[in-house]
Amino acid sequence: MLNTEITISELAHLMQVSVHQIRYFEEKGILYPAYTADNQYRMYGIDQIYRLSHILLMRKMGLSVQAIRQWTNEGTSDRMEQLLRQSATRIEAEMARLRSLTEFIHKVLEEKASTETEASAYQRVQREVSYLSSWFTIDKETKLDARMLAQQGDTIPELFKTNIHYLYEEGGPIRLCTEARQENGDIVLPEGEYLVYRFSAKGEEDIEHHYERFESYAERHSLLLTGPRMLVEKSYLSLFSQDDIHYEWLARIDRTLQL
DNA sequence: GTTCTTACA
DNA sequence: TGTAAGCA
Repeated sequence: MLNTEITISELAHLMQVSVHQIRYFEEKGILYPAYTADNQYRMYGIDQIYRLSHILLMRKMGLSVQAIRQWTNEGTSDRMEQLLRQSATRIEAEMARLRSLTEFIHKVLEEKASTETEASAYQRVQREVSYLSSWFTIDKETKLDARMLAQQGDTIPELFKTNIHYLYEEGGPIRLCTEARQENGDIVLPEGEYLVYRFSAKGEEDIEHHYERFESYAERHSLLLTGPRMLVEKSYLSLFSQDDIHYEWLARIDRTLQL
């Protein structure tokens, strides 16, 4: 019987891969046809089918085409074991990355949901101790612009997932901070009860206006605020609207005045 | 009609 | 990795 071998498209169909990919494997030196016919067609036999199965399995398990070629040239079973372990480690790291990414998405969604269920924009909340990392300070009269951020030297790759805090310290300039873990934070927000006022605004005037409401709310409810007043830019709530920016005014409640 | 090579996004 | 052109 003539023609026990099959053409590239038959092999591709059989193995559920593209013709292109089979030629690619050849170019990379890991799969060659049984022979080339007179018309220059690549012809593949049973050995190539098994070989391609192995290649596809190794690719699925995360081995690069280059690693497959190198192992084919000079590979031991120990080496293959090592390659597979490395691959599993890489994949587990990727799973962890994806896990934390979905957790972050859920955190954003929860934050959105919680703002929508809150009856009042004002909340008294008990907070654990938390830490901020100073970024730089800015004069009260100066407006924040792109150049100032660029000139700070440090990059903030995770600017989008951290809430920027503007600390208004008594008499001093405004201090911009990012949320930090204890070890790299230089500002401690002590545990205690805080007054939180959520609002959204488009411009500076709005923010000041809301600050006045924040202070007058505290006064009306006989709350004595202490420590810096903090403006928190809720960066991921702002994801949900085109041109509003979501903020919180935040300050620690020292004590409640007796009437 | 199918495959081959080469080039390109 | 897919797509396309020009050939055999």
